[in-house]
Amino acid sequence: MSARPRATDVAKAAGVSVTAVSFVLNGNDSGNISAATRERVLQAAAELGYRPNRLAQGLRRQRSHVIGLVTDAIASSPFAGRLIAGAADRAGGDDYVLLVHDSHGDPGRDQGAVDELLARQVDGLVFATMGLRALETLPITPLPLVLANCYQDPDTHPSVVPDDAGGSRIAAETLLAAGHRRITMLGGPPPQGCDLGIRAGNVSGPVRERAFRAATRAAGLRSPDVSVRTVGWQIDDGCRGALRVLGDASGAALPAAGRPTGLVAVNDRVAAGAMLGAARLGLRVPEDVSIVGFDDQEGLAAFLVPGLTTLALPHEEMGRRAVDLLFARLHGEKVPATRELLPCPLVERGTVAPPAD
Amino acid sequence: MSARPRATDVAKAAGVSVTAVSFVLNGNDSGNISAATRERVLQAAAELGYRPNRLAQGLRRQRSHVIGLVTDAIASSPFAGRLIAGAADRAGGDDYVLLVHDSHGDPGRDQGAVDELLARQVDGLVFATMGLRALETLPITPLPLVLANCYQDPDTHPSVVPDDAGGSRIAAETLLAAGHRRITMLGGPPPQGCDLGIRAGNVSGPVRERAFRAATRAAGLRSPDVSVRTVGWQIDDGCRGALRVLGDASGAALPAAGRPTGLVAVNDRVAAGAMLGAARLGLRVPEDVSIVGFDDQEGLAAFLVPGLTTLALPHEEMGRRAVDLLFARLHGEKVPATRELLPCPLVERGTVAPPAD
DNA sequence: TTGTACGCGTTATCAA
DNA sequence: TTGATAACGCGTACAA
Repeated sequence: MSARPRATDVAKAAGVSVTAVSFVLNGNDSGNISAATRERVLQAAAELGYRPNRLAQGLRRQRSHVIGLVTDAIASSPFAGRLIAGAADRAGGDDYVLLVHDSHGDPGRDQGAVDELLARQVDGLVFATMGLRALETLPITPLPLVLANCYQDPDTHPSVVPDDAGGSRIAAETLLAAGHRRITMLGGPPPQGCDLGIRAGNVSGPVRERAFRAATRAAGLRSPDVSVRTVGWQIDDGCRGALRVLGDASGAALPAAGRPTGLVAVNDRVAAGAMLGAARLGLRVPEDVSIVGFDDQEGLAAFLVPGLTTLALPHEEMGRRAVDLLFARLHGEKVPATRELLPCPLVERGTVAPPAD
Repeated sequence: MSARPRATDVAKAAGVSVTAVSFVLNGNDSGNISAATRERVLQAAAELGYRPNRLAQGLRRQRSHVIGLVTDAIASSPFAGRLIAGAADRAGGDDYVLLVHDSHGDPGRDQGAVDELLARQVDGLVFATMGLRALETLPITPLPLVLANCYQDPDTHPSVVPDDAGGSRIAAETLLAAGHRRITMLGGPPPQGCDLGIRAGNVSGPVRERAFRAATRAAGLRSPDVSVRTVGWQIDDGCRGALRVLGDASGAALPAAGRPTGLVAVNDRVAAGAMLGAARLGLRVPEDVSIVGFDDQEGLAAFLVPGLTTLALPHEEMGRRAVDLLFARLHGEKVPATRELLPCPLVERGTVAPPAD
């Protein structure tokens, strides 16, 4: 009992050579091994509970079956888990496993992390950020590398990022399809600040805004029925924005015909704030005003009342797809260094309804 | 250029034997190696950028310098990242690295995950859940195992869990210290349901409630000045609870002397709901009513307006401490199979102020 | 003080 | 069809 059985032990138990064991267990027994030996090996392995030592296997095969995931801020994002989970899940499907390294947002530590992973003989690397980012620099490595939720401009590696524009278009179209004709977007301000959450929004903000304008214009809507109000990224920004857009200076709601019936928020926090602002004006959601958020932020969107209809950021899918691309490269396929856009699925909850009139 | 240099290459470059290289690099050169050779080795290693192959090292030393982290639900918790980050950070400090495995909440997959990690020769295991849980069963393994955010009753392994009772006491004392004398707790209902988030609350709910009662009683407060209202775990539960506790049947606020001046919520979502309810009654936070939450939920507590004063769940610290305990065991120390309570620090934001009168 | 040789557990080559 | 045996890269007992 006790110590892990080695291939030798299996061979001994089955009364065959280690070569036979290796052949059988690795499926290289095409015409080489007799059915009887095959059976004996399988049985012995099962009885002993034999599992090959992955370290030795990796050493010999020059392939560790480990992929390294280095990220800038596992800790400080409500989204962190999803990307990692997606990557881990996809990796596990191919008998790969994930080695995670957190650089705490310090680019200097990225290189160290990568070096450590190299020493561990990882077969490939995923570099992920927790907010969508355009990267200035990247750690250097001879290994296949895929970027998740970030990219370089111009592109130097394959990368997967959310289709912000597509999501924003869907947000607008959702409202349009429900019959809304007066729609305002509560947008984020232009780039500034250095907090991770803010930076994340900064990249997405202008993209989401442009797509919103395009979608409403394509539907034949024009100013002033459609407009964009720049507010901010936080809950109170959304609240103030809603107050300004839906109410007058005295804090009363505008007459129904004079205010938008639908609101597109640049993220879920702003949407939550807008719901608060609407309530303060005595307006009901979604009866008096419909609201669509963006991000499907965990612990927020689903817990609002009513639940917030929003566009989900495909974090899990990004992790999954990044590993996908990595495997493709590992299998020798040529993967172009391009940005792959992943759709942001609409999560329908309770904040969209047809306009009153 | 190209291929990773091996110890042999360093030896060749320095004009010495591999033994010398190994001795120098592992610090075993006490009196064995001449200062001159020592220098040559170090220089050659630096020039080649030599890093030992961890796979081979692990194979030889029978110690992989990897610790396995298996978790029930990386994906579906806003807290997931923090625990992993803490563990990864602590591990990295000792040149260890983290192998993460997600069982997706399926206990059947736990054993598979552990087996896979065993095959990878991990030196120890951390089993973490994303909501506080009492575990029925645990995967079996001969390796040192530490539990994070969960435990078995009676204890079978060392574990680290949040000090819910202590946190709840601090919540009450914070309000007491600010001068509040009429305090109501908005609590969660008794155990039921099977959603992870709910189950998490279930274990903590009664504990937090008991500690709240004890702390207020110790301060000399009695019913009806102090009471506990069972509402639920979600935002709208908190909203309804606040409406009932602070207002009358007609939806108007109770007179100042007839309502509590301080509210303790069983979690941040309920606290957020309570803030909403208070606003609906025309009550200002914290001027008219102070509120303390629990969890410091990412993406919620910090983004409310005003920011929610709350007790943080020590997720990062749990990850860190779990690895700490694991290292102690790895170093041969005897670690008792007991539950270690980690303090929930108070995060002071803007929802607590002295009562009006 | 330095170098040689062996073992960690696996896979793969090659001769039997 | 099978069975020795060499390698993967490193650490160390032991001989020089």
